[in-house]
Amino acid sequence: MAFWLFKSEPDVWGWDAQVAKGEVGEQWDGVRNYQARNNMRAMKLGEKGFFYHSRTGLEIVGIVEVCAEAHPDTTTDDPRWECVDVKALRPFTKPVTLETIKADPRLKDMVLVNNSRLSVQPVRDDEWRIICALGETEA
DNA sequence: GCCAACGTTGGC
DNA sequence: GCCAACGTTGGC
Repeated sequence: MAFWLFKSEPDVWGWDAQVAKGEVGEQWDGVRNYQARNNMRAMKLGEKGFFYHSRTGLEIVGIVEVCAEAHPDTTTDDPRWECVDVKALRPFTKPVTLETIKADPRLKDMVLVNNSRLSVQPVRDDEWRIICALGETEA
């Protein structure tokens, strides 16, 4: 059971938009980066990921669950690009800011800190537990 | 809004 | 196959 992190600019696609899609969820489209795509290809049904607001917000606001494994991205005809579907699972009681993550030595290896440009990234089990605790939600 | 870091493209 | 040019991302 792997854990992930999805980044989105809230002005384009934010947590509220994700929640509005309910149980059906929505495809995580628009990814045009091989590393990010490969991460999505590796995702299994039911795996969980953090939902992070980039650019404005700079914080993890909730948890999403993969509700469909990788399939072609319908927003392009280019067969290279695939994406998964995710649905909102629960919000954090307290959003966890990038500042908090950077300040925590236990989280210094996070991709979020070291490769800020990767929009879909893996999260280690220990990182997952620490951030869930900081966000005051169950892991 | 700026710009550094990074990924991709395309000419050679 | 190299690498300069270009475009995009995202923190600040």
